[in-house]
Amino acid sequence: MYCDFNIKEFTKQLQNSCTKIQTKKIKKNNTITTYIKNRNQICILVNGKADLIKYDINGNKTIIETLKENDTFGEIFFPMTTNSDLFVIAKEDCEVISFIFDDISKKCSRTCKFHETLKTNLLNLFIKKIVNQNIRIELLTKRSIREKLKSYFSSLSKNSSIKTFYIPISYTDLADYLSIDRSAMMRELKSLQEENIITRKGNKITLNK
Amino acid sequence: MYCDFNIKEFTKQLQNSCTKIQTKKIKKNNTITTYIKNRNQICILVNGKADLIKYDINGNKTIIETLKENDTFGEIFFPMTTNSDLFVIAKEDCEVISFIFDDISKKCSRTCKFHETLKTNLLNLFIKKIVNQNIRIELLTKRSIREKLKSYFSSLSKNSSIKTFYIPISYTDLADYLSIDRSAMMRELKSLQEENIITRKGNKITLNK
DNA sequence: TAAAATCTGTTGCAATTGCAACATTTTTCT
DNA sequence: AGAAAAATGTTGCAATTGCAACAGATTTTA
Repeated sequence: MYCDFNIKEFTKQLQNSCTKIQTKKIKKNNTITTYIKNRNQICILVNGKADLIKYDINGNKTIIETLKENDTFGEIFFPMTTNSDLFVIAKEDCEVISFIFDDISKKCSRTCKFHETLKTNLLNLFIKKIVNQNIRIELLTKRSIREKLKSYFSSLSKNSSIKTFYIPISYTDLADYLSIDRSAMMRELKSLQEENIITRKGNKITLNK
Repeated sequence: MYCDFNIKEFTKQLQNSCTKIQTKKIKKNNTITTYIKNRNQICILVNGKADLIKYDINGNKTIIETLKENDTFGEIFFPMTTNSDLFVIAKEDCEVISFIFDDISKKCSRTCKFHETLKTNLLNLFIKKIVNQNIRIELLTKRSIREKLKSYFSSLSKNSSIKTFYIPISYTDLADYLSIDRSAMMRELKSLQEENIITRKGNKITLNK
C-alpha cells in the first residue's frame, strides 16, 4: 500500500537529516496559527487531532479539513490569493513538526542519506492528502443534505459489512464540515430515522438495509 | 516559486530514466478511461484539457476536476472504496504520460541520475494539485449560488486589478463544476447583472466596483 | 448546407434549505 | 458542586434552489 510507513520513524529521520525541522506541542483548543504563516512551510501532525477552519463574512464557520495523525498542512497548500482567514485549531493535544519545502526539494549538499527517503515519504503523505481531499470533494458535490449525510456515513463504514459506527465529531461540527445549516441537518437526520433508513442513538449510527 | 518547472523537460527526463513510462495521445471528446483503471498509476496531462467527471444515481453530472497542462490524475488519488464511476474526458486533443508510482518511489537499482529529479518534480506537481483541490473545496463550501459564482469569478481574476475576464468553460459545465442547477445559476447571473454587481456579455464577465 | 445536437435563456411551481428563536441536555470550568 | 458554556433538539416561516418544460441561438456533424 501507498501509505504504510511509520510517522515516528519519519520524524526521527527528519531530526537526523540535514534538514532543519521544528517540533512543537500544542495544547487542546489552542490555535496553531504559527504553522500557517510562512509560505513554503509544510507541517505534519504527528499526534492528536486538529481542524483547519475558516469563517466567512457572514460568520459562517466551515471546517475545511479535519486533521489527524500523519496529515499534512501549511500555507504552501493554499493559493497566494487566498483572502479568507484560515486557522488550525487543536481539538486534542497535538505534536507538530514543520520544515521548509525548499530544504527537502533542493539537492542536499551534504548528501545525507536520509534526504531521499524523506522525499519518498513526503510523496506518500501527499498522495494520502489528495485522497482525503477527493473524499471531501465527493461529499461537497452532493446536491442535498440527505445525500451528504449518506455519503459521510458510508465513508465512516468503510468496510461495507460494518453498518454500525460512531460519529467522531459533534453534530455542530458535522454541519460545519458538510457546509450546511445545523438545524436543517438535524431535521434531515430525523427524517432518515422516521423512514427507517438509519437508527441513531447519540453519536451511534446504524445503517438499516 | 514551487511549480516553475518545465513539463516537456520532465517528460524527456522520464523517457531517459529507468522508469517505464507510457505516452498516449487522445482525440477531443474521447474518454481516457484506460488511465484510471490501474491502482498506483499516475497520469500527467502534458498537453490539452480534460475533465474528470462523475454521474450519480440520479443522472446528475459533476465535474470533479478540470485538468489542464501539468495536472496529475489517476486512480491512485481515489479511495479504494469509491463506488462512483469516474471518467476522464478529453475536452481538447490531449497528450498524456503515465507510469506506476512504485517505479518512482522505490529505490532505483540502476541509480540512474534522473530518478531523484523525478521525485522532486512529482512533489511539485502534487503540491500544485493540492492547491487546486483547495480552491475547489473553497468554492464548494460556499453556502449559496451567488457566493459560489463570486468565488469562482474571483479565482478567475487572480490579479485583483483585472476585473474583466472570459469564462473558459460553457455555462452548462460551470453549473456541473459548481454542483448546482443550471437554470438556478442563470437566474442568479441575471440578478447579479440587475444589481449591477457584474456585467456579462456571452462568456465575458466584468466585475463592477 | 441542412439537420442534429448542444448550449443559452426563461419561467412557474414545488421542495428543500436556511434562519431565528427557543427549550433541554450535556460538558466544561472554577 | 454549582455555574457557565456548549451541544442537541425542535419548530414556523421565508428565501433559495431544483425541476420540468419550454423557445431560441449557436455549434457540430453528416
